[in-house]
Amino acid sequence: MAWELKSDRPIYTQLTEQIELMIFSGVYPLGSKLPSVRDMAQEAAVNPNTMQKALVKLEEDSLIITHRTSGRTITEDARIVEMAKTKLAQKQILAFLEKMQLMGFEQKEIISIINTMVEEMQK
Amino acid sequence: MAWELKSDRPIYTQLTEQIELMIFSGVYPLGSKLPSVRDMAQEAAVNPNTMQKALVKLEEDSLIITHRTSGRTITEDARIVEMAKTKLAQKQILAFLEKMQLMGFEQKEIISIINTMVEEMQK
DNA sequence: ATTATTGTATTAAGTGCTTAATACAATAAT
DNA sequence: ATTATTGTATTAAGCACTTAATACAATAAT
Repeated sequence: MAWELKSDRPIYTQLTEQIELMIFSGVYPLGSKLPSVRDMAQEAAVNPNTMQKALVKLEEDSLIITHRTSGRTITEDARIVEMAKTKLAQKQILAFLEKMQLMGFEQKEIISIINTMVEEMQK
Repeated sequence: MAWELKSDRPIYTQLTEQIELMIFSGVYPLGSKLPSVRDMAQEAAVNPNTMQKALVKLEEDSLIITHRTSGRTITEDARIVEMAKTKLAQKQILAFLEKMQLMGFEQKEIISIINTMVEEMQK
């Protein structure tokens, strides 16, 4: 895993987001076991407390389940993951479109730019 | 102006971004005068020091020009604004597409979702 | 000439984030 | 039975961000 941690906002927030993405994309499959807090912290070159803080949010969202002495696992419930994924996607798209509109781009313009960039990414 | 200031990242960063958007969209036209630091700070319900900090970044990017005792103005150079706008747009799009891909969406899927949402926004 | 306004700088205080160093209880592993 | 591993909690320190309260020099406005 390539952790991308910038200093322009809290690290634990970024960790939460990136772990969430790994759950959505199946890097951590349903029901699979997460590494220990200490191991994940070391992997991300971060203090255990910070990683702990990052994981709490995912528990609140029921994406992961904590077993006091045997670690954490990803939820077995596919619906929970799917719903969270859809919710995040819509949030992303909305935020993106709003920002582009604030910049002064027309809607048709936005779509055409995206089409162009997607084509470029496929190369 | 409706300032949207959240507590999940530095306020001065958010101010910089939002003022930049106002320049891009023409809320502050080329060559126009910005309100004083104190006035802008009050408008955004923020400390003058924080607004000051937000403006420094825009000066570094040559989007605004500071006149020591008569305030600040937007650059007269349309190219500077246009280039910054294009640069930000590409950055936004790239970040968006990357995140959607990390979530596991296919490229065709992304385009179709966007088309749907843009149509909805037009209503 | 006087006053008001401009950007800028400084200091002190409070807050949240991050790290480091520990420690504890529960339980899995041996 | 003993040891190792688990999540969790605490304390102290350093740091950046934010606010509040001032202050200053330059110059625009009167």
